[in-house]
Amino acid sequence: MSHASQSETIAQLLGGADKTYSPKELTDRIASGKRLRVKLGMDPTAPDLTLGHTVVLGKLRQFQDAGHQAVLIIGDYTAMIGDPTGRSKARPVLTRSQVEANAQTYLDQAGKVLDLSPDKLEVRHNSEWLTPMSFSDVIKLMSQMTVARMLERDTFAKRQSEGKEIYLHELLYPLMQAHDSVAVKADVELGGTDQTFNNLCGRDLQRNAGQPPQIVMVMPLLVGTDGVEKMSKSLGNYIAVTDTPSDMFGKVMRIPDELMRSYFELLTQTPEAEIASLTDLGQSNPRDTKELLAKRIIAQYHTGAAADAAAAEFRRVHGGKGGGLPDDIPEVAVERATVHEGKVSPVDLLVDCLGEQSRGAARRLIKERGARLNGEIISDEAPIAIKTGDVLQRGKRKFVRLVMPS
RNA sequence: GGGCGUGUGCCCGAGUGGCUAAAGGGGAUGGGCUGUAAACCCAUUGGCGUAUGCCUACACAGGUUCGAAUCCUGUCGCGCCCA
Repeated sequence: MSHASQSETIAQLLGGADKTYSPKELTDRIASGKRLRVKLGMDPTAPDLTLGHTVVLGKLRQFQDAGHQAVLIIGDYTAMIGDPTGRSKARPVLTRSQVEANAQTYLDQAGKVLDLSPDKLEVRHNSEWLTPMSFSDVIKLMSQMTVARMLERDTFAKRQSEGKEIYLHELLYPLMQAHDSVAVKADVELGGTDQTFNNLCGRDLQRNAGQPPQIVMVMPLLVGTDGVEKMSKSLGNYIAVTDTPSDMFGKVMRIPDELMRSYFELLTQTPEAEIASLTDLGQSNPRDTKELLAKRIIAQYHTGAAADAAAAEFRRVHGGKGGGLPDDIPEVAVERATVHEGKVSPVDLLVDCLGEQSRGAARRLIKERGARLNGEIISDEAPIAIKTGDVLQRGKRKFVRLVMPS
């Protein structure tokens, strides 16, 4: 590799990170010509990856493309124990088979971003080295960290000051993760900014173990579709990599305008100059910009054609005055018992076929003029005539095609 | 082990005896508007064949009262302090 292109590569690898500890160490280690072992850990606690995960996966991919070795750690051990406090609710304790299933799914989904070829990706499970540890091994691990230092960690400090509980085993988490770095002899560890402390712990443990401390690179957290919290499954503000093109499109269109820039930066390959002009209100219409963003994201996980189709569908259904129908409308069988001489009470229909929570909710919906049959507002609760093929609609985005009982 | 607190609807959080199905906020849903499912504005947000009615609900179990989320007792959970 020529000197010029090497410094270019280094610049690219350093780019986009929120912080790198430290850039110089990374530069030096790359310059040494070593093929770096770049570690990324993921706990398979939920079945799907979100676009939030792809930010750091994308960075790992860059290292792969630069010829380095990606080491993906599946946190099957920590996932099985389960974090009882998490953010707010207890996480369900996962069984071995659930964890394995999730891990496989993760791997499949990560493949949309990573290069899965065996010479470029090493997949390890941390149960491999955590399971055989004895209690004295654990004590040895714990003796490498002080309470004060551990409590510095912002999430612990915050909970402490808010009078919220901190379980002892939670204090072990950073150590377990740090130990992973020792076990795989990581040169670099990637993570989100919320992982900073854990990742830096890895440096300490490696130093104690006589290894060169890993370089820590933390990526910005992707803000979720609500525009406030980080994207996460449990907060419901996520876009999953497995979402259909239609869902992805709708969800991207729903993000607050202010989020467009960071989404372009973290989720697409769009050059900075283009992002600047796209997000300049004087030059671009935000709606069109958002549409472009949605298309680019979808193209990465589906196809360009699917992205275009999703855009067209969205315009047809929601654009202008709306009124168009989506491409795929699920069919729902009408309950025979509710039909009398071809007519049915709209309240029953909404509850049975559109999943309204209660009859009261269905009545409210009618009162609010949010229920339609074939585009016509259902204005009262009087029985209405229906036939197979009729489209029942709730609000602007929920559609169902009715099938009469035979 | 002891003392003092605390436990409210999806979440946060008011509420110390009737006017409380329970303020306010968030979220969610519907509508308006629009450049989109952005922003902003309005409305709705326990259930019931629709009712000046009934049922369920303020950790749980009892009790006091004509009447309790509100008072008392016990249980459980959580927090802080002391040991």
